[in-house]
Amino acid sequence: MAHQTVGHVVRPGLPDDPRADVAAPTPSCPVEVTLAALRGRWTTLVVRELLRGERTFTELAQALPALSDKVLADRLAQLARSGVLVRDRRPGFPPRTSYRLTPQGHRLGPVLQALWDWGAEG
Amino acid sequence: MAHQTVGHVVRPGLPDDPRADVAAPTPSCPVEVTLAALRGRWTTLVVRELLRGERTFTELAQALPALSDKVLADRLAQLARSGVLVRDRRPGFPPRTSYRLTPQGHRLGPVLQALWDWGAEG
DNA sequence: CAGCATCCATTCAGATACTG
DNA sequence: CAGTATCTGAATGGATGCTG
Repeated sequence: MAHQTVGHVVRPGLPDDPRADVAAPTPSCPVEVTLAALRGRWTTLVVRELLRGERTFTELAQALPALSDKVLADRLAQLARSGVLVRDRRPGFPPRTSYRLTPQGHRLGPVLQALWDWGAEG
Repeated sequence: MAHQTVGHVVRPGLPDDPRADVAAPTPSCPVEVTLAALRGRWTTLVVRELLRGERTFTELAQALPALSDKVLADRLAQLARSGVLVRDRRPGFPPRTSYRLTPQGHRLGPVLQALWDWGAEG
């Protein structure tokens, strides 16, 4: 009977954290934080490209030819806001902006792997 | 130099599978499969409730009071289609339907844990 | 009890055109 | 090159009312 916090019922497979009990999809829930970072079409594919290394806007557009400029810009801004990647604007002309994952962004690797594993087996 | 398949470049953190190279968000990508199963507001919270055990429609509605009947029914249908849970309609009156996770549904535990972990640390 | 049908507001993706 | 602005259509979420 050790390992069981007094006054708690067992919650199989879930962290012993008050945020595991939220009754609504609040932004403070860690699961929501991650899903918000990955939300939207194309997002995981952009992250996948950057897991392979630094990329410019054009390189990302070439790797994902069916992705429009607008949505790519949207996704990059979203991922930057989430702390997943950083912009690196190079001065001069023509302008070059490259994108690379932050340490936090690299830690999405295991998350994508978990998503992959479930979908690959089922 | 062992461990490296001939003719492949290294893809850090990504499976050595052709589906890891898709150029668009196709339904055949395992990551998309999982994200499709978890898509939509409230979905992960419904799964969380069922990770704790079998629940009826009403019990789920009580655990998530801000979730409308329509969306709850939508989510349950979506999760059933994805093979995450099974409906158990009890005959007689009043009707009772309970929901429980399939083995596959239980395997979402580690996926939610990975999402949690990233969002909790960052 | 466990839902489905209908309607409405909001969000989202994509297309097109334009710019520092 | 690397975006922004604007518009349109599709998908989504939520409210309300009805039914086997």
